[in-house]
Amino acid sequence: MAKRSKSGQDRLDDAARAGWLYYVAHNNQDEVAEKMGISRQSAQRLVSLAMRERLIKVRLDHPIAHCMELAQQLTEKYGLESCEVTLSDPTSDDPAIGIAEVAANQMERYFKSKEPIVMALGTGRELREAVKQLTPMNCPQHKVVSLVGNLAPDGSASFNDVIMRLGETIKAPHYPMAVPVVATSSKERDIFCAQKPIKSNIALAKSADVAFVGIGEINEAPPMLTDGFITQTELDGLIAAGAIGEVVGWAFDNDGTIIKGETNSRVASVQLEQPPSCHTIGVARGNNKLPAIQAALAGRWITGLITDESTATALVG
Amino acid sequence: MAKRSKSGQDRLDDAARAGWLYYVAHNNQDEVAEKMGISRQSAQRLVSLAMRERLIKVRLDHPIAHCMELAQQLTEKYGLESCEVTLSDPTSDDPAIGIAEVAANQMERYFKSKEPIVMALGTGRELREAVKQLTPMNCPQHKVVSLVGNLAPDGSASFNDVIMRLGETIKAPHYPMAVPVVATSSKERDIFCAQKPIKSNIALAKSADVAFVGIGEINEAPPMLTDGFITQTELDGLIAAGAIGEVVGWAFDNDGTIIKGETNSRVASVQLEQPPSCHTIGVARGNNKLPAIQAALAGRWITGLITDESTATALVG
DNA sequence: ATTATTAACGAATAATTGCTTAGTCAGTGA
DNA sequence: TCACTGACTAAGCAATTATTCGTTAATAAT
Repeated sequence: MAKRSKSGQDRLDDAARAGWLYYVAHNNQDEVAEKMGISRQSAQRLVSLAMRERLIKVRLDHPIAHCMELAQQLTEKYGLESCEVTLSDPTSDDPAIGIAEVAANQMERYFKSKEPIVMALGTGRELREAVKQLTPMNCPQHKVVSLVGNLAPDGSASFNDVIMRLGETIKAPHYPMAVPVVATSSKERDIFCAQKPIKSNIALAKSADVAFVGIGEINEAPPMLTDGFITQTELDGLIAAGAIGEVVGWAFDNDGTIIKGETNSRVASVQLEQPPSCHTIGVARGNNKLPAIQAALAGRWITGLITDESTATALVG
Repeated sequence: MAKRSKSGQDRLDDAARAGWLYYVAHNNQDEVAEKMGISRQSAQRLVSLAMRERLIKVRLDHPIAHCMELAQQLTEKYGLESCEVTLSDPTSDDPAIGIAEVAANQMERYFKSKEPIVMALGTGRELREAVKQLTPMNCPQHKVVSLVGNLAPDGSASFNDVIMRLGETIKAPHYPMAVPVVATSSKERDIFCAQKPIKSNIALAKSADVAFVGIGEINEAPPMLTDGFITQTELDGLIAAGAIGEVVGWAFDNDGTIIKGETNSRVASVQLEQPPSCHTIGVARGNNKLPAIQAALAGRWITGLITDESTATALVG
């Protein structure tokens, strides 16, 4: 082409032509160049210009597309490191449907690593379901450690067996914490945590590479209460103090600020850090958990989120 | 990922995710693979699956897009080697607007070739305009030759000066034909064409690598008549014989079949071949030329077309 | 008129993508 | 049980695409 200078419009026209030939007609850049009588580099520049100038619109015709967009918006809005949004199944009331599979997938991904990693686990039915989904594998190089006690209020150890099951499923050393979730007093908690094995468990948990945690709602009838973690009196106190949700037993208010006193002064779980010292992935969905999830995000207690489409939609709004 | 076998739906979901990450979020395949926890090969397969399954829709937001589609449809419908459709300018009546620039561009493309080429030129205001648009350049390696005579009915040589101007613009040897467009008799035509220089001109034209030709309409008041190429009587005869259009003086009917007798027995232009022996690009637009263009395409007198959006729209319909 | 600045280009080079091969592993059915 | 199937990964080559760099032409600013 002669060196007659072209207007920007002409250049955009050319870009549009090149973009059409490339993206719509599936020519490669050599063919585009040949058909337009320009060098391949010029064709490449035009093609990339067409993309830069948003002449080319790409869209994905699949329900997943909406989930991906929601995930991206959540990632940006809350500065997350990772976010995955699954399709909501409106025909099911299962609170773990969908997100458990995703959480299991992400766990397996970590376990497939050659490098030994330490994975910490919190509470929640979703996590329990996720662990159930896991494919058995052989990962003696990894360690899985609980962030919360496994002693039920009655003293039995059957309570939080998720760590045991996980460890057995992937044949990795596992470290449950032989303490109650909430001690009867601050002093008792300190005594528990001062024990050698518990101390080393806590140290291991604090060195974790990744953590998966459930997010619990605190309202009239939370799982915390029905599972017997806390008493009705304790719940009333938390609600009075503004508690809206909890992660590994630590209750926080609407802003994500940890509640002072109440059960928080007796929680035996590993103390969370803000921001978390390791990638901490929250796994939760559902309208009843919405305020709790929002607060956990606002308080930056989690750096990743696995949720479903309807919950994500509410969160970005 | 575990070896739990996945349903086709799940696989499409994955393909959609991969496609979204790749095409919408502009990750490369390594990043897609990392984010989905799969190998790059799997990511590649999913991305290409998403494209194959038409999950990814690409569209071009630019007026040109429509022109490109029209060009493709014309290419397929008439088996063309090349086709270019420009935007119609509804505010202008200039019959050469747009297509002259495109024709000039395509000519320049040929001239930029290192290899010596022979370009043949037909008649038409569009071609004249195109040549005017050409940027001067230095191409002594090429040759430009006329397909039609340059003698006006009054014997002056000023008539078809397009070849002269072209040759001068690009500094290439040029070969006008010193004969009238239509001889007064078949015998006169034969005498003209038997002349040494004319014979070699014709031979040169027949060896051309590419030809640009106008397409003339034959109706009540064609340029052929107003320019004095033919008389009213001759025109009446052509119309009576079913002539609808012409290329380099050769009149044809609706099907593109060359008219027997009439002026065709006296045309001094280089005889066209069917299909053309070289890439022959028709340059024409406008409603009044529509039947002529259609006939030229039907008769396969041209292997390429340069036209505008509204003409192309009518041609594909 | 002459000199900076900008824009565009081709050539070379780097990065990415497409594709093939070989090997592994789990589920399947004889 | 055992070959068979299918899907995967790793490796690596070939093809394609993106970027960088030095040059040149056009444009703007002295």
